[in-house]
Amino acid sequence: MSCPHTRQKILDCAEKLFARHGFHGTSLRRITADAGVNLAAVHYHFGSKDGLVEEVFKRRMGPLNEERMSRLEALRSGPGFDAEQVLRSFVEPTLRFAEQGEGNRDFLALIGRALIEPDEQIRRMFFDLVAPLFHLLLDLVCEALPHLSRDLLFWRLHFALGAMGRYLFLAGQRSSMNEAMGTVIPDLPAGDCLIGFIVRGLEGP
Amino acid sequence: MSCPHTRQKILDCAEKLFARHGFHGTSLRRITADAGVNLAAVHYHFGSKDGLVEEVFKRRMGPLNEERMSRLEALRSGPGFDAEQVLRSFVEPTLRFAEQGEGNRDFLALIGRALIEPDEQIRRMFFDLVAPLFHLLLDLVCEALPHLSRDLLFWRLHFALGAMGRYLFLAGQRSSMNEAMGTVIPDLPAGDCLIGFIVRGLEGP
DNA sequence: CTGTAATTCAAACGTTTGTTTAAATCCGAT
DNA sequence: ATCGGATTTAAACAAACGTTTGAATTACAG
Repeated sequence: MSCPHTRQKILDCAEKLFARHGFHGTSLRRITADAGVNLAAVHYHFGSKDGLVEEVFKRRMGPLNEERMSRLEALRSGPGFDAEQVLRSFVEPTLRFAEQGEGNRDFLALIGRALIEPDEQIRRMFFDLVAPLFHLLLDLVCEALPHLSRDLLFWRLHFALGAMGRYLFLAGQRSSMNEAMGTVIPDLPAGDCLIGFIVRGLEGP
Repeated sequence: MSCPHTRQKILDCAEKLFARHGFHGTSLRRITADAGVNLAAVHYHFGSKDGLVEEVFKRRMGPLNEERMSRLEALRSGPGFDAEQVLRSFVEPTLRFAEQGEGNRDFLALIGRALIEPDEQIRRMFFDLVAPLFHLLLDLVCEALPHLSRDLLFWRLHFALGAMGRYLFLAGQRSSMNEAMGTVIPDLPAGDCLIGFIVRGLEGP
């Protein structure tokens, strides 16, 4: 552990390539070549490709989830809250995270990917990582909108996740997409645009 | 072309497996084994794996897009319309499509996948297939909500796509997910729930 | 029945994949 | 300086992949 240089370079390159080309679409040889390290270094430091994937997730998901969790907990301990405050506590740290560096942005595009990951093991690992957060989120939304059933809010919350996932994905792919496709993705809207969309959808009869 | 039996069985199995495990995650050997046909039949009938993917899409996307298109065109030719009518013309055929058989449901989960497909060739092929529809959709939404800028509506429309994609994906994976994960996905909400979410989000200041 | 094209089949092709091995190298403590 | 654990390296591994081949089989028109 004296020289974290190799470890970190592998994680950085893997994160970027996973975000751009998916997990199955990225080979260890490509990762280690980009990182300028030996192929076997992956297995030495992470045990396997799945271990690398897991570490890529945990590295940034840890701090991000902690912040979202603490904001949600603070809300619950507070005097009262509405649905918008709940959603802001979840979405805002995510979007602010995206603005703090290219690495983070790649990582968020990665989350958008993980939401519908085909590989069962990877999806399971991701779900275990976010399940507590999602349950807390659903609980608070139910508390903020007590006149709506939990099943209904379950679905609306997933619609919200889908909308945010689309935002994260397009934001991550924007530069590479604009030059490849004819379609031009306009500038990113402020986070308020996304939050407004979600809140309006979540409330309502 | 006298015996479409093989062709169709390959398409059916490929559709189901692509929906469940993604494109890279599904091998031709698995497809042909499930279909009970020879491995080489894929290349005989479709030329390549990419050719098969393309045909799986076109088979159902053709009729579905035609219906959505004609409903949108009819709306444009009519006396007047609001945003909800525009979105209904797009979403309703999609959801009704999902209720007409397991094959269709698999296909819709597949669309949810294609929206963030890593492979550039496949994503390009899919985008070319839906680009005209998306542009028409955006035009009509702009016309229905003239007080909102096109860029803003571009993003809100993508949020809507993300929400619908999440619905399609979860609907397709529901049975296999409930038994695998601890999380239980409740019964599907009526399409009105999704449409309501989207419309509320799309309108607004 | 015969001959021709369409279709299926088993087998192998060359690549690429994740993974493993064992030797070589580096680095800090004695 | 030297030892020992940590790290890196080149090379090879078996397995799986998409693809190709050429012969075998089927289906159908003359």
